[in-house]
Amino acid sequence: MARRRTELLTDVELELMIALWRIGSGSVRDVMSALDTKNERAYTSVATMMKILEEKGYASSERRERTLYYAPAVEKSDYEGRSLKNLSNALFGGTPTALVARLVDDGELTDEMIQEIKEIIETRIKKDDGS
Amino acid sequence: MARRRTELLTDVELELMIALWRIGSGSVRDVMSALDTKNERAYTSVATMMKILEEKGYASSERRERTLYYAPAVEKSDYEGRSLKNLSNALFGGTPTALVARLVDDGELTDEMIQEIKEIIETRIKKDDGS
DNA sequence: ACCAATATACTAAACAATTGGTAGACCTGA
DNA sequence: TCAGGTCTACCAATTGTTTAGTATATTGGT
Repeated sequence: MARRRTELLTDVELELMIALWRIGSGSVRDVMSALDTKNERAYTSVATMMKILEEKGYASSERRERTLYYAPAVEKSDYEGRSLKNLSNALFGGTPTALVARLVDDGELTDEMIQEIKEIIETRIKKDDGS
Repeated sequence: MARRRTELLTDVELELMIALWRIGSGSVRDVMSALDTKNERAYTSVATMMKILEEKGYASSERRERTLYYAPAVEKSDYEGRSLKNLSNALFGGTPTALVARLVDDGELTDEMIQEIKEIIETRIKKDDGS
């Protein structure tokens, strides 16, 4: 048979959604213009993908004078969370702690990044204390 | 046209690799037995996928008395790093800090997990001081 | 009225992913 | 030797993904 549709976005779908999140909302042509110069695509390709994204529930459309205007139906932060959870489940046994450990062990992070992360954590802990 | 094969693993490929990482190495039947009860597959399906994984460079095989024994050609930790970098680039503008921020903001983490992450960070900072 | 520009709908083509069957080789026990 | 089991290699069917062309409608300008 074949694979089932994943609830997560494919690479190209994600590119289009990122463009849509960036501009907030817009026509097919607007989304097309908002793409990276790296990933230019034909107008009709973008139109097809936007329709699919709507079918998948990631975008909504509204017609105004002949033109369809698309808007995200899912918040970017929401999708970020879904992606992280998916990765955490698939690869880190569902423990986000292991995920962070891998990130920190990977040698890709500068000292500034580590400091920044530390502050993020501490801020979060303080917020908990306060409430 | 179509998309090119992704360098990252698909869902099913990942399941098989996780089984293979778990057992270290083994025959097709061994990998098959190591799968979650959730994801049982026909022997021939596993055999096909193992061959593909070898083509992709994720596994190597060695023949001993008629049977192919597969072993990972990529460390799990290495793949974890690749996945994280991919996600960070695709969705978080290449800044892992934003990734951690989303994780922490997501309300999915218990206080214990937050504490644990804090310790991971602090350990890493101490190690830097020492060297 | 006609032409050019633009927008959407429909559709095809090419390739990836997934599943598992079939055939043939080979070994082992009766 | 023959039946049964196991193993690999090859292959087919199905569905998802990606790209983009073609058809058609509509609008605005001249």
